[in-house]
Amino acid sequence: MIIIANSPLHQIEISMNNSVTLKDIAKALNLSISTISKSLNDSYEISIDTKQKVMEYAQKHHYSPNRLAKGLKEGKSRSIGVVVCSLDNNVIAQMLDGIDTVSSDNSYQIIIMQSKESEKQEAACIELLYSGGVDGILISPACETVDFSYLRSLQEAGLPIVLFDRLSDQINTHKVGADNFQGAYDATMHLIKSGYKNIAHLNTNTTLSIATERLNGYKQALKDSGIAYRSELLRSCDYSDTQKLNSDLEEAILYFMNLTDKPDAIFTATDQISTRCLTLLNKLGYHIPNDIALIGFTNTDLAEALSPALSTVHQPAFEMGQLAAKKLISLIERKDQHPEYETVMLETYIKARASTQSNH
Amino acid sequence: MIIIANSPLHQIEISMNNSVTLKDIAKALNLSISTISKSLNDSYEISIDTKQKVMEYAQKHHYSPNRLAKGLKEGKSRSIGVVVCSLDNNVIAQMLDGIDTVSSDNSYQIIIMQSKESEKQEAACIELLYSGGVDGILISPACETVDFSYLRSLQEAGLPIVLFDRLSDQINTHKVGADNFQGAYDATMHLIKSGYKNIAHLNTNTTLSIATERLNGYKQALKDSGIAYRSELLRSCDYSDTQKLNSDLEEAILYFMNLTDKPDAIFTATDQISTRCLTLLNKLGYHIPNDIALIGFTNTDLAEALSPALSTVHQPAFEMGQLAAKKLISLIERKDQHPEYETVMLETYIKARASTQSNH
DNA sequence: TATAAAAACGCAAACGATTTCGTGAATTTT
DNA sequence: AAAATTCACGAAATCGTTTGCGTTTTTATA
Repeated sequence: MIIIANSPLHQIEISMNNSVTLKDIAKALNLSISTISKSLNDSYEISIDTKQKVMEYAQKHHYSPNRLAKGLKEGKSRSIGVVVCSLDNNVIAQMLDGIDTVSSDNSYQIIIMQSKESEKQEAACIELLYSGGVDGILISPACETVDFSYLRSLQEAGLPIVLFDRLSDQINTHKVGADNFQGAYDATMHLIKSGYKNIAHLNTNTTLSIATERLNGYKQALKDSGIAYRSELLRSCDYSDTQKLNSDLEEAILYFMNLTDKPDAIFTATDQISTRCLTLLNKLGYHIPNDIALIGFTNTDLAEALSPALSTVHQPAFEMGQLAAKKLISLIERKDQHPEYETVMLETYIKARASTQSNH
Repeated sequence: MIIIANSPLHQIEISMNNSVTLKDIAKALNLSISTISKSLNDSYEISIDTKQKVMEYAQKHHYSPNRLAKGLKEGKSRSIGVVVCSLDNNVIAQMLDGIDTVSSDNSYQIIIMQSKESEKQEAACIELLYSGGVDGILISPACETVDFSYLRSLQEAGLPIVLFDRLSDQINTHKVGADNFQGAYDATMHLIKSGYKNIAHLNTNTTLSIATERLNGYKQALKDSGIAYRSELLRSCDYSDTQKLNSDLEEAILYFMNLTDKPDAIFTATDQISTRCLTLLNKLGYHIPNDIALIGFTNTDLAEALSPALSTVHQPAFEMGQLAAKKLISLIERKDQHPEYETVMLETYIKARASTQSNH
């Protein structure tokens, strides 16, 4: 339902985009366009007197250079395209925040687009951004994406690209991610040191770097602790939509709990899986951590307010965004002519809380 | 700490923004630029043969029109500026999601900027967006903002503007918000019907519409239930930063709980206040809802996983974003010549959970 | 006092696209 | 067969900037 309250109507003057241009100032001050431009750009060619007059007039009339024209002329738009799978996700929001901070500081605008995990839509986003004249692209690929050739061709055409969060070997460029292997390793180790032996792992059914890295970290921790990896303790959930994820998760949990040698702890690989898993375990009547412990990747600051407080692997999302943006801008501005591409992995850290502290 | 792994270095060819232009195609096909342009725009002036040739060549060479040039020429950029206080907030993320959905469907790009609750920074954002040639602006004003004259002057200059979430009377345009009064009224009524009598209210110390509307809803519910409003049961917290908010909240809670006639329930006005209040009450050792019940505005889908499950007033954030974007686009495209500005308030709804179900 | 050198400014091209108008050639009409 | 259309295309202006270079005026140098 919609409640509508009409405000008193009021005719606005239709005076399309009246923004004042160089030409206007030139006419008003009886000077040439180039003189105005040079004045505003503080050129040595212009006398102080003239500059002052121009500046004054410009300020008084709210002159601001047309970015489109400027961008067209300079072949730059001072804007950065950002492609993420979704906006509605706390980790991503934090990354975007970091990206925006650095971009704003360097007077770049960011244009954000969502791939919604679709390879096709992602390609459409990239296409749009490219034709929109962005100076570079920051991308965290959709989980569907397997073909990076389009991105590569744009790169070869001179477009700076930086990958963040979700990385791929299919393209050679700067990459900024979290140290997912170590994070997963630490989480699993934390469980082991807390006395858990049968540790299950819930992951996504994707080929994303973050998925395999976390799986590998989990396996390595088991190995280093002399615990045999059991494939029945690994379940991969569909990430296509929330419904499917939920049902897959519920199925996985029931599967785990009905194993003869059932797990005493679960390590979950992503933000969504972690929080939903906790919700589901509660709903199904399992007691955390006594029936089963839980630790997972997530950045929500509600972790400690959850029932029970959730142990988490925290990713430096904001910092990832910042660093990725910095890398991209340096690429755009070619601070180094022949960049040696780097892959940077920022450290994660464990926040141990009640969900991994049973009294056994 | 940073872990750096160098990837095998690989020289990329420096071929600055090689994007193919009309001129390139014209040269290659030995035709004029205008013929190319008309062909691609499917003009009747061009023969089918020529069109076909041009199309083919364009596709083969990944031609895509330069948005800057097009925008400059047309005086439009097919982009929308969005100004919010912060990206890292679940309600806002949902609104942005809604905005993006509609914008994408209408092939508009969105440029998102953060005001960080600062009036100055907000003005800078608007300025940047305007000079960037956006076709319109969607804005949820910073809580600091009191002066809307700049925005008004842009509007008078012909820039379409739509307010969302946080509304203001200082500017006459389309506005899309939640029905905060009713939401607050319902929340308070829910508490009263659940048997609570001494209901406190925690709000922000701002002049935001959402703050006063929610306060008024709270007061009205008390009035309608024959409960006297007691000013000592209203505390306003500083919203400037998380630290301050937390300390203000803790102070407020302790103040409440030490009143001789202390409250048996709290109604919190914003997402942040609600979740932090729950965290703090737990931390301070109060039992929810037996010591004190809690209901608050927030959209987090973790509400039911909290300890205890939190009763909430849910805002249709996604829909607000959608509607606001629709309104803006219709304004941009002037579907109606003389718009009658509307204020639309979308319904909220109560999700009653454990935090308001004590056994008294 | 010539002459060279600054200083201050304007002209015009360029960025890439759209669009109006003009111009031949092909086609149709009388 | 002459006239009138229609067709297919090109030239050039335009959007708002920036910038190299030319031009004029003033100032400094020999």
